[in-house]
Amino acid sequence: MYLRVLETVDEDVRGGLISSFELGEKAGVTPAQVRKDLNFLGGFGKQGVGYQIAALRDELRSVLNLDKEINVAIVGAGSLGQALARYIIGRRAVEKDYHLRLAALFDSDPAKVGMKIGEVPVHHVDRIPEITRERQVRMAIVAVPAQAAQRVVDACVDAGIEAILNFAPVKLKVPEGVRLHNTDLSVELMHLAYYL
Amino acid sequence: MYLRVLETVDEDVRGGLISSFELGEKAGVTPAQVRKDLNFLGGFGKQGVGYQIAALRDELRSVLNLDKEINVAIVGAGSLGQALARYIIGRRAVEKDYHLRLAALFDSDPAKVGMKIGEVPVHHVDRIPEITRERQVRMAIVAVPAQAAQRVVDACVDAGIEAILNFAPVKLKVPEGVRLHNTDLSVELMHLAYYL
DNA sequence: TAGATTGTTAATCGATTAACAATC
DNA sequence: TAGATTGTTAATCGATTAACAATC
Repeated sequence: MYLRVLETVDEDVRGGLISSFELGEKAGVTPAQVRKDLNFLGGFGKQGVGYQIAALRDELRSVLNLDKEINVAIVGAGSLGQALARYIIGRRAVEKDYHLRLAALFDSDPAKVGMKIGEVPVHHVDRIPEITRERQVRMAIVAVPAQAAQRVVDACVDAGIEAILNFAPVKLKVPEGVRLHNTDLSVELMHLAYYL
Repeated sequence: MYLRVLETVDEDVRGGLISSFELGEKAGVTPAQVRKDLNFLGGFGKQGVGYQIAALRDELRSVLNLDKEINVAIVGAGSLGQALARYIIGRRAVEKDYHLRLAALFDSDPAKVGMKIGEVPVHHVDRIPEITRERQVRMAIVAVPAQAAQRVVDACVDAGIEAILNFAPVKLKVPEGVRLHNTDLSVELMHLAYYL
C-alpha cells in the first residue's frame, strides 16, 4: 500500500519528501505504523525531514522483488484462469517494466489444450514438470476446481515452483519452503452476504 | 471455513457429531478457537458430546445469510467481470440453492452494452440507479479500472446498494452503513513475489 | 459414576499505538 | 538554536491459547 501511495503522489510539490503522517493518511494507517514498518524494512527516512519519495519507492520495489522479472504459469484455463492471464498480459503491454511474465497456461481439458490466450499457449497439465522447468517458471497461479487443486499443487511443487497463489476453495498442503497464498472468491462473497 | 468443513464431512460415520478438536483440525485452527467462535455465534454444542453436524451446518448457513436469495450486480464487464459473472451463473446452475443471483451487469463501453453473459444483459453504467432499484439488487461487485471505481461506487451507494466487493486497486470511500470489502489481485501477486 | 467435551475465565502472546529522546 | 520528524521504547489493546470447572 505504501508503494501504491508513493507511485501516485506528486513528487515536485513537496520537494520530493513525504512524512510518516502524510504517507499514513494516504495508506490508511497511523504514522507510528508507517515508521515501524519502514524502519523494519531498512533505515530509510531522516529525522526532522521525512522520507525521500523516489528513493523510498525504489527501495520498496526492490524489497518486493518488483525489479526482477518473474515467469509465472497459470494452471486452469477456465474463465477465471483466462481472466487472470489477460490481466497479466494486458498489464505487461501497458507497463513495460511489469515484473510478471506469463510463461505458460495449463488445463486438463483436451478441448482447451492448444488454445492460445494472447501469445501464450495452453498445455496439458501432464506437461507441467517439463514446461515449467524449460521456461524457468518460479510462480504458479492455481485456478482449477477444488478437487483437482491438491494434485496440481503437488505437480508444481515437484517441478520446483517456489510460490503458489491458490484460487481454489480448499486448504492445500505444501512442503516447508514453498510459499502458498489463498484467495477464495466464494468466501469473499459469503463474507459480504453476512452483513446483509 | 467451519461451514465448508461441515459440508464435506461424513455425517453417518460419527453419529452426526463432531468435536471442536476435529472441526479445528480440519479447518486449520485450535480447538479453543473453534469453541470460542461457535459459542459467540450462539450456544450450539453440548458438553461431553460435541456439536451436531447437521444442526450446526444449518445454523451457520443462516448466520451467514446463505439461506436468503440475494440479487447481485457486477459493474465492469471486462475479463474479470465476465469471469465473476460466469462463476456466479455456473455455480447457480449446479447448486440450485446457491444464494447469489446475478441480476445485472454494467459497463461504460458502448461496445459491451447489449452483450449478454449467459442470460444476463450488460447495461450502461448510467443505468445503475434505475436497474438496481428495479431488480432489487443489494450487493455489487466492482471490477472496473482504478480511476473509475470511486464514481461507480458512489452510484451504487446512491442507488441504495448495501454491500460492495471491490476488485479495483484503490482505497474507496463509502458512507457509514455500507459494507465494503476489497480483494486486490495486484497486491496478492506482489505479496507472493516478495518471497522469491 | 466415569469419561468426554463444552463454555468460559485467566494467561499469554503479538500487534498497534502513544510517547519521547535522538537528530537532522 | 528552534522546529520538525524520525527511530525506538514503553503502554495499550485485542486476539489467541491454555486451563479448568460445569455438565452431558
